[in-house]
Amino acid sequence: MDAKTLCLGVLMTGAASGYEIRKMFDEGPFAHFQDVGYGSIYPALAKLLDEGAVEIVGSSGEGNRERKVYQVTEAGRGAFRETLSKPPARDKIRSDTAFLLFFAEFLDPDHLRDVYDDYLNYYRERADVLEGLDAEGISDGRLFVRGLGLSFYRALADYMTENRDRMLRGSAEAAD
Amino acid sequence: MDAKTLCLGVLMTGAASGYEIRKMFDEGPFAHFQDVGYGSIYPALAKLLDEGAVEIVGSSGEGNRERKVYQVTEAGRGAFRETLSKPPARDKIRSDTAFLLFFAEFLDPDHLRDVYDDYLNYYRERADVLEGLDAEGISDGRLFVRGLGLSFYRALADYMTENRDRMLRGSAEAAD
DNA sequence: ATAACCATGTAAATGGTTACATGATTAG
DNA sequence: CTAATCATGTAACCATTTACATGGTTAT
Repeated sequence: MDAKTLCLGVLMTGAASGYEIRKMFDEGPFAHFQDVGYGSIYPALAKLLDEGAVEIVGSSGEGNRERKVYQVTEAGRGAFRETLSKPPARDKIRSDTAFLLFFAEFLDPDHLRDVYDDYLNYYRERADVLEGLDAEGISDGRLFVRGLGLSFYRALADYMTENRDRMLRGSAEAAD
Repeated sequence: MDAKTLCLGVLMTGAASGYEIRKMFDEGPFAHFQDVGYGSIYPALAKLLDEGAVEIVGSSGEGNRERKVYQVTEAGRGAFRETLSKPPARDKIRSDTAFLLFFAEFLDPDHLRDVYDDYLNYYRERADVLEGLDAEGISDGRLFVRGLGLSFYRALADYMTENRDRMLRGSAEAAD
């Protein structure tokens, strides 16, 4: 999914600034299955504005540093529906940590433990954050995706908890 | 992880041609957490050869269409260990399907059902393929990563099976 | 015969990441 | 007063993806 569609999607849930859009992919409801940086968002927003898919509904601040709030237009809504009607691309998953763990035998035991625990804690934390997001009154789709992410994070965290001792034997201070 | 390291990693498990390396990321033991295409593999292999990290140990065929079998050199082994000693980048997960499902309310019910079932079947199939890969006598790391992928696929497939009816109500012929 | 698969490689296009540039406001 | 966070944007860089080019072998 390109940055333009991603921005459009966020704006379908309500007006927002570029900065707020980023937040949605960093900590918000999109955080566990998509990612975009500022370097993609601002040019995407400029293009969408150019195409008439979004409009600026409010701004504050002055000069070239003003905060701009974008809202999707009727044309933008149509374009978004059009994009969604096409079959989505396959999931892309890139886990450098899994690749590294594949070669556990070549690693220094201490480094292995650090990487392992960091990864485990990361997914535990992600699960907690997602669980903390309010689930009241959100749409079916949004609720579904929240649950999907939760199952995924929990499955990884549980598996890693169960297999920790086996993977880290040989490592100094394998216990917490 | 760049294409060079990925190729080096595969070659750590045994000599292979560019074509065979691709297969490992398409159907083999690396398939569920990394991806590289021919367009990345062949240039990466050329660079590794240039650096002396790999060498050609056998070839068949003639002219510019010969099959080349690469093997990692001692220098390549060192470079690979060096790379593994650095903390890995965070997992990158991009699911256009999850993004689409987030907006289920905007979708045509038939299209939603098609996308949903395609996604569910894809992960069921992935789980079956991984389960079918021989687990006898493989290294701890490899076994761990296989299990990790399996938990992940199963968690997704189970969640999607459980929530199918709720998500597809309103869709014509929601039952199989 | 014909399709599928084996097999390698290059070049253009696409698109994302990182670094840079700038500066206000808020919390400790 | 200092760090963090809010806030927008550009440009260089980097990497992957896709299309193209080529042609042999194996199975139906």
